[in-house]
Amino acid sequence: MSKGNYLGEFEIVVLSTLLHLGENAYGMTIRCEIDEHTGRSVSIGAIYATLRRLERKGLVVSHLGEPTAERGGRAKRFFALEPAGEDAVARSRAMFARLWNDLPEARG
Amino acid sequence: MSKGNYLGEFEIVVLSTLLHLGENAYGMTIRCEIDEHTGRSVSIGAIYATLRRLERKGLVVSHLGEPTAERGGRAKRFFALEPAGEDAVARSRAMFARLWNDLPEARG
DNA sequence: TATATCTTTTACTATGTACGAAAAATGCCC
DNA sequence: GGGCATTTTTCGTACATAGTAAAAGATATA
Repeated sequence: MSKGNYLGEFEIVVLSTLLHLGENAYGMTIRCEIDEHTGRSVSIGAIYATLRRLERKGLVVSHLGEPTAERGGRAKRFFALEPAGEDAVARSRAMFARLWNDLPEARG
Repeated sequence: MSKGNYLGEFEIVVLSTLLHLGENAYGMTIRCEIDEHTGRSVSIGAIYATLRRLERKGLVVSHLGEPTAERGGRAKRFFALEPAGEDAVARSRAMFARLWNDLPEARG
């Protein structure tokens, strides 16, 4: 873990999205949820690159699902938060809360 | 402004800190305020690099102060938010609010 | 077999984060 | 006035994150 391990901005977004999705969180649904929730449409490669990084850090785990013989398509890789991942989001969230709580409302 | 111009995590921290400091915001006080406010101690070089980037983006302006003949030391460079900078913070803040508002409290 | 569909993986580039040391500018003291 | 301590900024470099476009894997159906 070395010294200053803070999450990047998009890492926070992805982790928070995993919190929302719970069960079937995989590349496509994550991407979709981010788009709907934040209006941010990002390429699928960016999602996977970030997920892989988060997994290397131990904040997320993934497993390949059964090759669902539905309509064609490759087996999905599902992602879930590790406890360390939940902690990391909570820390970032708390930090921004400290930074923002005593400022006037954002008009977003 | 191109397409997806989102602030990096530390950029948000720095801009928010400028909001707190108002008047005499320069390298050292910014660094100090970040440390006190978030418990994050970062090198002075990181602060300046980020400030310079934010200035290139037009989110911040700076001017050299009078070489305050107080105790020795170089003229300070003061930083202040541009309207675009305030907007950028507000947008980031609103985005995280949307992501976090319907999640259970963080225990930070 | 070919083709369409849904998904992941790869390769590459651009941008952001971070540190340590060097440089500038000033005041103080011998 | 020559050095030294002090306060601040700038520079050079290394590494981490963010992002895209295109290729590849795996299955179903014509």
